[in-house]
Amino acid sequence: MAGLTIARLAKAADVGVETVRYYQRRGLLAVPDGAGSVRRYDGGDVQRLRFIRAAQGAGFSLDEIGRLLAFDPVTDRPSIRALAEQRIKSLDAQIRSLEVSRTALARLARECGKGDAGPCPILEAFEG
Amino acid sequence: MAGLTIARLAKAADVGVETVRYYQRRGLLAVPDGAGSVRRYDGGDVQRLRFIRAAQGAGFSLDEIGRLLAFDPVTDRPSIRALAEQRIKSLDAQIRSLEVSRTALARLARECGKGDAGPCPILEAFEG
DNA sequence: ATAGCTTCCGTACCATGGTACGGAGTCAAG
DNA sequence: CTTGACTCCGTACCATGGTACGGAAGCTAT
Repeated sequence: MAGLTIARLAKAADVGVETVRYYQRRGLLAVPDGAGSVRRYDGGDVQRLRFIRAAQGAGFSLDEIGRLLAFDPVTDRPSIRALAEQRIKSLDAQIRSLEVSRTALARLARECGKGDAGPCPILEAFEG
Repeated sequence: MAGLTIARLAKAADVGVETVRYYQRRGLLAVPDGAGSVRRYDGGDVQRLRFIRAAQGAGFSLDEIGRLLAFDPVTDRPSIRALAEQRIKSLDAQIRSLEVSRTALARLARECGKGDAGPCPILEAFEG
C-alpha cells in the first residue's frame, strides 16, 4: 500500500508530527479518510506542508496561509497579490519599529560605555 | 488622604487597570499594603509604570525589564549594558529576518504584477 | 498471537502580554 | 444608610504557533 504514515510525512516535510496534526486542526491540511485505520498521506501532502513552511518564511501567518491556499493560482492573482502587498506593508512597519528601538538602544549603550561614574544612562532614559 | 487609586494610577501612566494588576502579578510593580482596604499608589508607582513602558518601547521583554529594575543604576552598569547589548543583537537578528522576508515577497509581488497569464508567481514560489 | 512501536484523538500546557468576568468588600455622596 | 462606583482577587480567556500527555486502537515482526 503506497502512502506515508504521519511520521514519515512529518519527516519528509521536516516538521513534527504534532505540527501536522495542528495544521489539520487549523484546516490547512486535509485529513485523509482512513476509516478506523491508520491514515495515509502522499506527495501532495508533503508539497502542501512545504508550501506552508515557505509561506511562513515569507512572513505570512497561518491564517493568511489558509487564505492563500484557498485561492485559485490562476484566477485569483489580484487577491493573492493584494494579500502580499498588505503583508509587505506590515513587514515594513515591524522593521521600522524594531529599527527605532535598535537605534535608541544602541545610542544608550554607547553612552553607558563612555564612563562608569553615576547612574547608568540606559536606566536613566527609561525614568522619563 | 494622599495617594492614587489603581484607576488613577493606571490613567496617569496611560495603561489599563488590568495591566497594572498584571505587572503586580509579574513582580514588576509592588503591591502596597492596604490592609483589608483599598490600596493607594504614589508618584513612584507612576514613574515605575512609565519606566516599564519606555523599556518595552526599547524592545525589552517584561522578563528583562524585571531584571533591569532589580539592578542598581550605579554599581550594576556593566550588567545593564550587557543586557542592552544582548537585546541589540536580538533586535538585529529579528530585523534581518524580516528584511529577508520583505525582499523575497516584494520581488514576488513585482513578478506577479508584471502579467496576468498563468498561475500566480507568489504561490508558485511556495510550491517548492 | 503477543510484544512493542505507531497512530488516533481529545485535551492540557508552553511562552508572551495582556483582557475580561464575577462575586464580595469598601468607600463617598446624597 | 443606602445606592452606586470603585476595588480586590482569583480565575478564565484572547491570539499565535505550536508541544506534550495519556489511553485506546491499529499495525508489524517474531
